[in-house]
Amino acid sequence: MKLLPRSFYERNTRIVAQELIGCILVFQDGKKLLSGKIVETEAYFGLSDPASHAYSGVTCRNQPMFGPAGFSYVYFTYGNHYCFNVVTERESVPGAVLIRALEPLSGINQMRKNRGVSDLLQLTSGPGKLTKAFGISAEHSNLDLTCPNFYLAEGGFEEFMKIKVSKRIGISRAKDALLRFCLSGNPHLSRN
DNA sequence: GTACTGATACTCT
DNA sequence: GAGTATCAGTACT
Repeated sequence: MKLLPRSFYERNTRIVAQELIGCILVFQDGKKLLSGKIVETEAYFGLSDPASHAYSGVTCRNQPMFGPAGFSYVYFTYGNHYCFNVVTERESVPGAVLIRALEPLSGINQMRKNRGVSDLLQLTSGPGKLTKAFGISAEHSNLDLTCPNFYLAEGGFEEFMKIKVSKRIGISRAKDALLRFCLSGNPHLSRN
């Protein structure tokens, strides 16, 4: 598996969000190796995107979005859930891709344990679900995703033709922007 | 199958 | 104090 270099992330957020579909998220926590194929993402820009956390400037929370590309940005929402993002664009230009859903590949038993459910389709089919399945929380924010124990790897090109674009989910501003990408027909999506 | 609701705590105004 | 890039459970069709 080929680790994605920082240059992959230092591009337009929309392109990165689209090309992350089919890539593999790998997370090693001690001896446990967890991985999953990315089947759903959303792009968030900075000052030009009212739905983005970075829209009203840099704050304590969104600071990683303004940092260098290829870092993680994890935030807490709705009192219960974490969401995992990948920072894009060059340093000082805010941008991030929200990972909304995965297809579990390895460490499935560990994910079941973390989630407390056994149904494979329920493990990582949503942004809050996949962080819980992987054990990702605030302490995993602002980490370098080009290091060997927490990274993204290149996926297969055969997925390229099946990528579907739609509106973003769960936001109240700029709802109509077509910035959600997913693998059409994949059963692990958060919605169809 | 869809629709509604409460949980729950963090961030910014 | 208000709003939130969510989820699970319950009620209903």
